Amino acid sequence: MKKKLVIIVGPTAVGKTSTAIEVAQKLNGEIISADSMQIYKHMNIGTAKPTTDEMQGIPHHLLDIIKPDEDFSVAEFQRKAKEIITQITTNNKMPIIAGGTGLYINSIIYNMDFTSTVSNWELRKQLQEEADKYGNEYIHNKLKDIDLELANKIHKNNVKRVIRAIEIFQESGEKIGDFKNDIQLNNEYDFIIIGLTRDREELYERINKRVDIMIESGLINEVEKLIEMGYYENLIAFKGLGYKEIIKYLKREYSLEDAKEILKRDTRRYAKRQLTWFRGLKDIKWFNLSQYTSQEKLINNIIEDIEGHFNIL
RNA sequence: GCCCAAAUAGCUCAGUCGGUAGAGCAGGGGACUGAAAAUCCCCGUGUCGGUGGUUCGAUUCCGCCUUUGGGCA
Repeated sequence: MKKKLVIIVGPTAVGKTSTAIEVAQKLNGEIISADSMQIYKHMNIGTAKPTTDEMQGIPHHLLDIIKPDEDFSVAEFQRKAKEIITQITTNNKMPIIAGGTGLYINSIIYNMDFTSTVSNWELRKQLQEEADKYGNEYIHNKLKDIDLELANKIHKNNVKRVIRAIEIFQESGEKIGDFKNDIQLNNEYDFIIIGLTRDREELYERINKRVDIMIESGLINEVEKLIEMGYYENLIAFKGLGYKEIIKYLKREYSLEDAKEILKRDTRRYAKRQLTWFRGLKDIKWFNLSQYTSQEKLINNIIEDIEGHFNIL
């Protein structure tokens, strides 16, 4: 029998956290965060991580699981999340995945097999150097020698993905998977995807406001503390929104006003990319929060949908 | 009240020696298989302030009007 699974996605600042918590309360559920930044310890304000208070006693998984200088990847997310889903299901509770990282969501709902592929940071670095030295075209041509068809699908300027494709081939002799063509639903789960959205204008207002609140709540201090702890700027964790901009402010590359404006803009763009990603999910059921005047009504509608889905099947 | 300047994309502005226009930013769309809050690709029609005139033709030249700057009273 397939495991039941509720998935809640949506762009940043749409209101995922509180909605997921309320849904969890009604369904006797536990939340699994699918967020590539909230996994880091000591990064709370900038990642808008829920506080213990906000969690309302609902267990949350995959928050604060690694230090900012530790490696993480989708593969690890997938492994951990699947384990946790099994656990929650065994306890007769409802697993609820909530988050904004599209790739993480896909790793659960599609059959993405990471078991045989590996990573080689040394090779990545070397290829990056080659790209810097001889140009993007040079390493793109390298990929063409390996697999012309694949190379044609990846734009030559997308160096990161070109490198990754070469890396996989050199390490495992396999080709990187093709998202579009060998897409296959994971049949371990009987899942329903709830997409949260808002009118664009309103979403952007919320983003702008949230950035102001983050600054007021001490985001700058949070970044300073991380630096004091010895974490430095080229870490992946510091590529997160809110961190990269504040670091530039601290280095006096931006004024505070600039940092805030740029952070707002980048967050808006991120939200847009998230929406693009989620639009592509099959059978996603959208809820436009701008059309709800009462949170209660929204939650009831979502619950109705979830119950309808599981009862019918 | 008088004189001068400006008025063009959501914003800042360029430009058309008269043939209805284009940059940056903002914004929009898309891609995505062990970094994904990352990385990458594509997208510019707007009563050229209003109204008369000159002209085959005006956003461009001329007059008047409106608004906004600046100067003189």
